[in-house]
Amino acid sequence: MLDVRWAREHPDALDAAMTKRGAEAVSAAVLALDTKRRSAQTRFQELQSARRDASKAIGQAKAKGEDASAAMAAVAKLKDDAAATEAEAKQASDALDALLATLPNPPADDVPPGANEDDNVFVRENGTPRAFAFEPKSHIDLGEPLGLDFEAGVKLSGARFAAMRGQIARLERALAHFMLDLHVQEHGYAEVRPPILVRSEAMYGTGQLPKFEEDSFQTTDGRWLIPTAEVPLTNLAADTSFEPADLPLRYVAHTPCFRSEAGAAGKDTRGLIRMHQFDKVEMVSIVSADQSEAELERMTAAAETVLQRLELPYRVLLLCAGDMGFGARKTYDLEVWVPFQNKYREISSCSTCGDFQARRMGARVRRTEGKGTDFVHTLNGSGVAVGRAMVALLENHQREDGSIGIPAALQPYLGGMTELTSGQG
RNA sequence: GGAGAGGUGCCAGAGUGGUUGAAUGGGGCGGUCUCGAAAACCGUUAAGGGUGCAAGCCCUUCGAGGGUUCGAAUCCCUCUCUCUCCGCCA
Repeated sequence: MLDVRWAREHPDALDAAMTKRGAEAVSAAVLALDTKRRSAQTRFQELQSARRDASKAIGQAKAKGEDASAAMAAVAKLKDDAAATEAEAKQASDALDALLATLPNPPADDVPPGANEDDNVFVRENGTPRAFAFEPKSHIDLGEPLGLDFEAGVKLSGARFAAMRGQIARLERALAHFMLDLHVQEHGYAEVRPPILVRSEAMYGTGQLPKFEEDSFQTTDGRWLIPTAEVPLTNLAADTSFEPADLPLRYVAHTPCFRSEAGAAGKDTRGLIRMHQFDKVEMVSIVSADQSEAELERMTAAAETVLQRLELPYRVLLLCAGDMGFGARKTYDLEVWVPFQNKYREISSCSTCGDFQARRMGARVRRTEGKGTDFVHTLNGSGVAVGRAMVALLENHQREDGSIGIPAALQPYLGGMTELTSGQG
C-alpha cells in the first residue's frame, strides 16, 4: 500500500511510478477519492462535535434535575446529519482503500526502466559455465535413476508435481538443511518453522491479496497455502510497534511453497523448474528505513553465498521496473547456470519492499527522536529455492557416467558422501 | 465435535448507560536527592486521522461489524480470536 499523503503531494510522481511499472496512471482517481473522503470527514467531524456537546449538556441538565426534552429533540437532527455524512466519508474511504490496495509499490529511483526481463541490468557474476567434454544431460535424465519420480507425482497429484525417493530425497533434505544452517550460523538469521496455511489477512499484508488470488491455492475453510514463506515470516511483524533496538529482525525458514502457476501454462512443463509444490529456504528482514538499503545488499550476498558454496556459476541482475513483483521496490535476481538449457535461470529473488507491506500490515517502529512511529521496512529473499538448486547441482556437477559430484560444503549433510551414483541406496 | 469463560492503554488489571481516552499497580521517560547508583519522592507517558503557517482545535479507536439511546467500554445482534473442561487424535 502506498502512502496516500505522498500521492496527494506528488501526483505526478505517482503517475510516473505506475507508468514506469507498466501500470495505468491513477493519480486523478486517487486524488478525487481522497478529496471526497476528506471533505466528508471534515463535515462529519464538525457535526459529531456539535452532537457530543449537545449530549453532554443534556447529561448535565438531567443531573441538576432540569427538563431537557427540548434539547433532546434538537439533537436528533444533528444525529441524522452526522450519520449520513459519516456514511459518505466511509464510502469514499473504502473506495480509496480498495483502489490503493491494487496499486503496486512505486519503484526505487535506481530501478532501471523497462517492460520485461529483457530490460534487466547485469550487475555481477561469479564462476563460469563449465565446458563439458561430453553432452550434458538434463536434471530429469540425471535425476530419475537417482530417485526423482515424475510419474509418481502425476499419479498422486497431477502435472507439476514430483515425488522424490532415495538419494534424491536425501539430497533435497541435505540442500535445505545446508542452506538453513548457513543462514543461521553465518548470517545471523533466526530459524522459524511457520504455519504454511495462513489467513487472508496475512496474504493481504504481503500483497498476494486482493489482486493475485488466482495464483495461490485456498483451502475449503478459507485459509491459503503459502506461495512463499515470505508471507508468514513477514507477517510475524504485523500489528506490532517495535522499539528501535528491536531491529533489525532476521528470519529464515525452510517450507514448502504452493503456487497455482495460473499464468504459466505451457512454460517449463518438464522437470523440476516450475512446480505447484516446491521447497524454498526464505529469508525475511524487518528493519528501520535507514537500514533497508544496506540490508538488501546484505541479504543478496547471503543468498549468493549458498551458490558459491555449492560451486554453481551464477549472475546477479537488477530487475527493471516492469519485471518486479507487486510489492517490491527494488529487486535483485540471482540466476544460476543450467547447462542442459544452456542459460541462466532464476534461483533467488531478493527484494526490499520499503514500507509498502508494513503499511498494509501495521508494522511500526517508534521514532528515536520525538513522538510517533514510522513504518518499518521489510525485505525478503530466497536463500535459495531448493528444487532449482537441485536442478543446478545435478546438471552442473554431473559426470559423463551419470554420477554427480557433491561439493565439499554439502558433503557433511550427506553423511560424507562425495558423489551420488545410481548404484547407491 | 460438546460445554463454559473471556477479548480494555507498553504490561497487569478496574470499570455494567452520563464531562471515562478510560481508576490502580508495574514498566518507560524526565526531574529532585547522591561522588555515583539504589531507594524514596515529584512529574510525564496511546495510536491513527481531519483542520491550521503555527500554537492549537477537533474526530475516531476499549477484538471487528451492525443495532438501541439525547448519550455506550458499559445494553442487544452477528462475526472473529483466545482460554478452560470433556470428547477425539498425529
